[in-house]
Amino acid sequence: MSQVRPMRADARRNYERLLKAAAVAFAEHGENASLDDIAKRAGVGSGTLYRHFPTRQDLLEAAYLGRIEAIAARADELAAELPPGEALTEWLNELCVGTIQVRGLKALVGSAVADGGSAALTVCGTSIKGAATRLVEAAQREGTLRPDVEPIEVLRLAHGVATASELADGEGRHISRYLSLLTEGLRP
Amino acid sequence: MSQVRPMRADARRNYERLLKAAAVAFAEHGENASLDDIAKRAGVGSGTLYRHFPTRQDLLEAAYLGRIEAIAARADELAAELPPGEALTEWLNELCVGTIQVRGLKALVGSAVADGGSAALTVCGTSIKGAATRLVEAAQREGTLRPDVEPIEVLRLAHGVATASELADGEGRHISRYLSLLTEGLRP
DNA sequence: ACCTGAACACCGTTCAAGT
DNA sequence: ACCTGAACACCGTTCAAGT
Repeated sequence: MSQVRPMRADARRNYERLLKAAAVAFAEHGENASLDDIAKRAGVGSGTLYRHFPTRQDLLEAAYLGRIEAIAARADELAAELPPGEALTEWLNELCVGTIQVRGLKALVGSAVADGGSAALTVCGTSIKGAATRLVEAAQREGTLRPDVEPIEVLRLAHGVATASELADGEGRHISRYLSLLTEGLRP
Repeated sequence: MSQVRPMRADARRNYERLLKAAAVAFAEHGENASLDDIAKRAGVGSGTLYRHFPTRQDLLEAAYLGRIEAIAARADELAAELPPGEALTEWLNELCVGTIQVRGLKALVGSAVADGGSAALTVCGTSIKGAATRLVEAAQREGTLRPDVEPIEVLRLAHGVATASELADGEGRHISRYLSLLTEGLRP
């Protein structure tokens, strides 16, 4: 773990302006919002954006980190309230709804649960995978979920369900129906 | 139905060159291949590309129409060889495999099965939906598929499965496993 | 150490001029 | 009727100059 020494005051201010501008832009125009536009909105040179966030993915992740962590935290709330199987189902439902309703978030979650090196090491990835693992393993111990399915697979399948639901209406009205089909298939 | 009168010879030639160049480019670079590059490869002015194919979607559809129709035809072959339930499963499997392995095709199939006006009227859309409808209805008559699910929903869910499988490895090695989970959930 | 913004490359799209 | 390619707008990315 490398020590992060504090940013210079102007750097810190620019960083935060960029995050705010990015959140607005991604929400408005989706994951492909113009980076140049984001820099302009933040009142910052485009080079500054690249200095803080070398790739679009970095910026997307930083802008939505709060939401991702809220989703992860929600897993533990649900685990405390409901029996394991129901907690998992409800969490997946909320995950899919959030993923579809917040523009740009679906792309981020998608890359967070995708296979392939670096993505596995992102903050978003580990946060969301940790949450899924706790719920999945509890449901398996309870015996309401196939023992041969891995947490990451459940996340990917849920992402598939979100995709299907998005195709159906662009919003999320079919999520719970489609998810219940998946849940049937995941029974032991 | 409006009569299509034959194209002028040079127009026809350019049209076909564009299709070939597009197929190569989409296969190489995916659905977002540069249109300018496609025109150049076809040895044609960029305006000509736009004349024949006003939108990227039009070009993508035209370039892959042959493949889509082959997939649709495959449905009837399978229906003749296998019991309805198995024919549907096998067809969905082949659909997902093709959809992932041929770059650019997934985007086309996705938009073909998406909700929302115009897409429903494309040649690709009607072709693939027709095939799915025949298989789904046969399986429902046979009693191996839930009666309350619509063909278009099955297509969307299969597309979700393809998405999940693509997240898993970028190729298609998980398709049959994931599809079998879906099939479980679709039992009556 | 950090910021700025001009500069470059690339792409999509349109349209006047040409056959 | 159809084609060409220059022209324009827009975007991503880099980097020399500035503080």
